[in-house]
Amino acid sequence: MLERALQHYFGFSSFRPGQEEVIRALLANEDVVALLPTGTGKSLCYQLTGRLKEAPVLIISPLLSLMQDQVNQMKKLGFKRVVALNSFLTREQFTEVLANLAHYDYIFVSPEMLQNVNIGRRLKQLPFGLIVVDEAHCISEWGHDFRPDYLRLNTWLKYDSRPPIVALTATATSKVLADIKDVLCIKEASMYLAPIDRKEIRLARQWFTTAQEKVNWIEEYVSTTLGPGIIYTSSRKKTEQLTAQLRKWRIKVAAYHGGMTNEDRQLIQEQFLAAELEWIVATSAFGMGVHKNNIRHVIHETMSPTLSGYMQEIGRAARDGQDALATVLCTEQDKEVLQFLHDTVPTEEMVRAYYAHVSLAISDSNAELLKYLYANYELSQAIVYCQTLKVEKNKAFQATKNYMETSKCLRATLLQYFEQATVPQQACCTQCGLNVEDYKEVRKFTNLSKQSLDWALRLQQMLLK
DNA sequence: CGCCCCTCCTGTAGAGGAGGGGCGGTGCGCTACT
Repeated sequence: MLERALQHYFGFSSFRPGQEEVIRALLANEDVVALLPTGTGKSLCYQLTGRLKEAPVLIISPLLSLMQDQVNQMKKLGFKRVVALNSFLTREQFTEVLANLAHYDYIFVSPEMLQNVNIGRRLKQLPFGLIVVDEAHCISEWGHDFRPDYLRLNTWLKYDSRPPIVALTATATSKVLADIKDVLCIKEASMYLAPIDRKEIRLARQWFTTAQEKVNWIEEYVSTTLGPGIIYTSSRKKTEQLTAQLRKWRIKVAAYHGGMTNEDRQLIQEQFLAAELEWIVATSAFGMGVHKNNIRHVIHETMSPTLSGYMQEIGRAARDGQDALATVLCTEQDKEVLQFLHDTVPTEEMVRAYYAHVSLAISDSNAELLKYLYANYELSQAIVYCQTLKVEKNKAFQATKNYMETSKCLRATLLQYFEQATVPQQACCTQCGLNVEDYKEVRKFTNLSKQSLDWALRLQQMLLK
């Protein structure tokens, strides 16, 4: 019966792992937390459930671009009454949509939008059959600092006629899963936890003494290796610098970071998907909602601050199931940088000053969190909150450091953080005898033999110096 | 950590060096200005 619906609406004859279980639980009006690997068709879970329940669906999504993308995809699939209620709409369009909310089967919003009292109230009046929290790890990863409106979902979701909720994510530690259930007021949840190991992604780690050596290594790697690939760095500036350097080698490469305009970001993403760009040099802003299945390399010029983040970023490779390489480049100095990027929790002094209305220089993200704490907690509770947060962040950072330093299997170390075991495999990682060269496809220059290619590259290198 | 920006200093005019200090990454929706 479910399969017939699947065939009817999507033209597929069978479900992917997890989909059917999630949909069945939702049809039985259970709340669901689903940890499904990327590329397993998470969106089908709510699209089909909505159809079968014949009730509208509310989808809470972290990014405007992601909403836009989903809306377009659904329209292509033949879903017509779909809308993203966000600031991309003009004032007139917004008013129009708001006046006709009952017309839509699928409504996408950001957590911030729900905090608008008028809109939040209007949405609660709709007879939703399902509420979806897409990329639900954002609750835990972003809610506690720079997007506290994720935590405020807690209040919004407390209403009598609340329909079942499904939280969807591809990455989650037990702490993240606990945060998700807590914030979404889910007491009894059906949990679907798929294994998160991606065997086809080979793990490599490489140590250097200076940052310059890393840059040289990347130049050598990218100029001789066929993409597509992503290079993650720790700052906007570095993405620009590295991009400029790689362009000297006539590599089709572009930078991507949060400081660029939406138009530029969208264009670069599209060019990468269309293979007009071979490599992207990016900050952590790049990746969510990028559906490119043949990414062969993910290089971390600087390690991600958390292993959850690292897992997300390398997980963008090898969606086609073919081999890919994920390489992290390390120097001793990186550990300091990472700690800074990670450790942004307000100090007790800052909390006290904020509660006493004493003005104090604080970062924007700290200001957001303090505002949230002030509205919801007593001073002493707020101090404890920040202390706990700091301890947790520190734990996460220690795990990252351990990944950089360990002499054990990288895959086992990574999966241990997610409390999952790994099955031993050949050429698993550089600690288990992986020969990186076996997984690189050499860039082929037409009209050039291997020998003349070497000469051409050497000559180019000399001229550039 | 390493970088970049700002200020101060010199010695009477202008630029450049030293040294202190702050910042680096993820995004939504507004609002008040050009």
